[in-house]
This record gives sequence, structure tokens and C-alpha cells, in this order.
Amino acid sequence: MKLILRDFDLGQIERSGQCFRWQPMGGGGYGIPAFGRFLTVSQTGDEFEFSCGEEEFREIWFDYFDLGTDYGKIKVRAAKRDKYLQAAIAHGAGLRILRQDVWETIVTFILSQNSNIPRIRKNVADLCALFGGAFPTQAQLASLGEQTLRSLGVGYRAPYLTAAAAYFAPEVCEALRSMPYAEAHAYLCGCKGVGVKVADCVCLFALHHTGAFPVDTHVKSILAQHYPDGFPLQKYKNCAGILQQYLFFYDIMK
DNA sequence: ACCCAGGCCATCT
DNA sequence: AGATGGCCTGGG
Repeated sequence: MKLILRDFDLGQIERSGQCFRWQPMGGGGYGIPAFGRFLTVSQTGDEFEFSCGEEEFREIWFDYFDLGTDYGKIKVRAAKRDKYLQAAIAHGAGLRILRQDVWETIVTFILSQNSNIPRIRKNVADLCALFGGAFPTQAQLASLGEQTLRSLGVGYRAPYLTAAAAYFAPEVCEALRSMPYAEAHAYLCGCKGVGVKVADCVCLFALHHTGAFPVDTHVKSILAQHYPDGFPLQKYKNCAGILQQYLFFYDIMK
């Protein structure tokens, strides 16, 4: 099916460090695995062609791509006088915050700590390859020994994955979805290997708490350089996380 | 060689 | 409470 969609750039989203399993297909198209489905999308300007039918699009992909949110409205909330933020928004005008699977996002961002985007992609791909390319369930991940996990090159994160498989049972992941931000964040941090930053990434990229504001080394340096008094989280209540994504993307692309 | 990469934990003051 | 070192691994 074909659609015209605004504020949406597949390439920017794929490079923005929130998802690590999209497969570039050439010509700006991507193969996207999520929720047990596999979608192919191609884009020319604001024209999109999706491989699925209307029903699957409505049930799965509309929410996944967060198409119910008007990013144009978020962009105009950014202060005009904040030239750095304005530049970041202009640079990443097609970014969106995906609504990804909770379990997959937890595992992915545990792997992200002290790592980099190409390596995270490889770790996730190698992990999925053990299960025929599908993302492992909690039980499947729990069945892997520390040696097997380490053989994937995840290093000291191996026991964190095992801990997560035990801590985040499917019903727990489901429960997280209905918790308010503070409660979800605290619960996430209760798992060994999940700290403040990883928990914020899960809150933002899976639970869609768009006020969550993950601070990594890049954002930390952005704050030091451009926001000496801190980022105005109060002013941008409920959208600070989206603005963070523009800032982060602007930084890593430079 | 060295340092750092979308951190977190344990162990101190 | 806050600061520091160690940790797996790969790339610059």
C-alpha cells in the first residue's frame, strides 16, 4: 500500500541509534522486522510504499512508526531563540520515535552500554542468528550459557543479558507498558545491568514516555557545550525525549 | 600504543 | 551521596 507521510525519513530513523535490526535494501528502502512480522518499505520524498495490506498496517505499523503523533507540532514548541536546537531539528527533520517491542529494546540497550552503533548492530544480528534470525524470547536467551553469549562478543554484558531474561518475563514487559514513567523507570533499574541511561532508553524507545531524557556521553557533551544551565526539561515536559533525539542525531552525524 | 564508544557495578570516602 | 576504577571488545 502507498501513503503520503510527513516528518518521516527512514534513513534518518535507521541511523539515529534507536533501532538496530533494520536492513537497508538499496534505493533508500528497508526491511523491518518487528513484532514477529517483516515489512519492506521504500520512500521517495514523502511517498511511501509498504509491503503489507491496510489491515496489518493499521494493527501493527501505524503505531510502530508513531504515525498518530504530529511531529510538526512538536517542532514548533522548540524555542526560536535556541539556535542549536533549531539547527538540530532542521538536520533531523524526518526523525520519529518508534514504539518498539519492550523486551527487544531492553536487550538491545543493555548491549549498547560502553559500545557503538555498528557494534550493537552486529551483536544483535549475531544473537538473532542463533535463532534463525528471529529475536530470542526470554526463555531462549536464558537457555544460552555465559560462554555462548561471550562468544558473540558481548563481553561483560553477558551476565546482564541472563539477568534480564529472568527479570523481564513476558508478563512483566506487559505490565511495564501500563506503568507511569517514574514507576517503569524504577522497575527497569531493578535489573542488574540496567542503569539510569538504559532505563530511559527503554522508556523512550519502547514505552513511548516522550518526556524521558536519556543522557549518554554525546548528550552530556552537548549539554556541557550548549546548555550550561541544563536542558530546560520543565519547559519541554512530555517532549524532551523527542528533542533529545534531534540533538543526539545532529551530534553523531557531525 | 592509547583512548574511547549511547554504562553499570562494586568499592571506597 | 558522590567519586573512582574495572570491565569485554572493536575501531580510530
